[in-house]
Amino acid sequence: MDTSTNNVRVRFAPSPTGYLHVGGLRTALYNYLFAQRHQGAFVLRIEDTDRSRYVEGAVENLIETLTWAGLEYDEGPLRDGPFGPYIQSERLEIYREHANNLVREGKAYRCFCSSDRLEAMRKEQEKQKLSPKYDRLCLRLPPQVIEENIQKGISFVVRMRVPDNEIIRFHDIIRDDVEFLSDRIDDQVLLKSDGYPTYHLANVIDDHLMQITHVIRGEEWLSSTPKHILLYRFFGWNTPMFAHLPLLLNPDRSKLSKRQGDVAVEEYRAKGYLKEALVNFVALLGWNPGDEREIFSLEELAKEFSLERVGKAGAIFNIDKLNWMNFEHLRRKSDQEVLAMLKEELAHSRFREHQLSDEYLFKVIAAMRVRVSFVKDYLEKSPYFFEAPTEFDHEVVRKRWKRDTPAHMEQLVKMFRKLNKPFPTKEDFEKALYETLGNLITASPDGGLIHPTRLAISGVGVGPGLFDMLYILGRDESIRRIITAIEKIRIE
RNA sequence: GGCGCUAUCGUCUAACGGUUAGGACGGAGCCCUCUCAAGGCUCAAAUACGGGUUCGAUUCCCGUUAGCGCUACCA
Repeated sequence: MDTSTNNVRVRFAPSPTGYLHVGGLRTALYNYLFAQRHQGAFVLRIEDTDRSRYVEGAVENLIETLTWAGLEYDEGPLRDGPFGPYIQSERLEIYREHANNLVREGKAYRCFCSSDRLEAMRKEQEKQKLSPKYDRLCLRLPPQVIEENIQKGISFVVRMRVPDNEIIRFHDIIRDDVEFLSDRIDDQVLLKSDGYPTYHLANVIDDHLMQITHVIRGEEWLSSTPKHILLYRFFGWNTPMFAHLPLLLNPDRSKLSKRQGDVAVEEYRAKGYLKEALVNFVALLGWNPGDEREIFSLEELAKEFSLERVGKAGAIFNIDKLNWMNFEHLRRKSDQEVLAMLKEELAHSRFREHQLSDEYLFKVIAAMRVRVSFVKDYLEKSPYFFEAPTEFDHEVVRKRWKRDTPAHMEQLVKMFRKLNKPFPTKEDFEKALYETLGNLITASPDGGLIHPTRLAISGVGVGPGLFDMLYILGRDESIRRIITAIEKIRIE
């Protein structure tokens, strides 16, 4: 076993099924982090050996999403390295040749069995409560028959010949020593009848040829690892180190899947999750730094990450915590960064026609920062910064808009009109309001004016401090809105 | 069914034989306060079960249970 940790080379080897699964994102991330940490290479390899699952544009999308997440690969499609091509469908000759070598050496054999026979055999085995396993009918075929079959053009697969009665052991970085009895291992198909390799053959050959030192992949591969170990031995190659990651789970603890929420990274991206948050969140699903820090940038993760601190148990994808993380990462963004995102969001919203200066938007950002988890929350939670309210929350009207409120609002407007700047300070508004309040005999001391004013200018009862809102909207707009409110709000 | 993996608050997790079992999200409450947030403080909440080993087990071993994975010419 190769235990060298120098020249670390790892790979992320997804099959292009159309989108990047969040579990895949985590696998890719751990590989990336491990490579970064050891100044090694991170290879992207496309495992497209199942022609029936071909999806148009999937590879491009995968690369795009990986890049979005910040996981740049050192070698792979569109970034050739010394071990390409990195797309398995372009390496068919390599697999065929290796499979033939195995056949020649008696470590694999051709199997002409029809899928009908295989199916019947499995059914029978199931009936007898045996574990389904190829019965090796074709292993005993005389050479002449094999020749004849080939001549006749009968299609065949190549199966590996698993040795009898042997214990296959291997070390896993995360799970320590694991062992399997070879008798339980099926004579796995290595080369399909269409000439394509199966995953097992292709991944072993490629990992060797691409000089992969550490195979970091999902736990679903643990059971087939003994087959891979055997193949390395058949070829006379050293095995890489293995690390099988715990699975990501649905809330019901089954393997994370569609139907129970979003699994595509693209979906989260579309919903407005920050890549920083998503990456940080999945990093912590199975790994922790050993202390109580939780918020990490990709760079910080790369500095801290180690496979030794990866746990063994599956983890449920908890959306609440992801949302919180998005909030934490969003508030760490600079005003400039938020501004850019907010403008982008506005450009695709119903407010797109409005001309809003950067200066104005900076004020909105300052006021809303601690109240938003997503950039789109700026529009959803405070639309009144982008458009005057057209409706007034009934519940708030009922609670805050009393019989004498319109009269009070008139007084307030009068006072605001005396403000000599179009954009008075927060303090100016505050003074004006309290002066108005002082002139009113019936006003209650707290919020007698504040709440109805908030309702008048925003349409709702929640939001930043009233004087911040007035300051942002400015004198004239505030006055306009209050007058409109006086006209439109009817006591129910 | 067989084989394998796993098992600490609802969730993510810390503890690498000795802790009042810690933190975070979520929940509850209090403080702050013009509302909503944010922030501060507090509370509720876990070692699946049964055996060992040991002076002492969350921790090591065995079993049970449960969950998950694999069991394809899919990856």
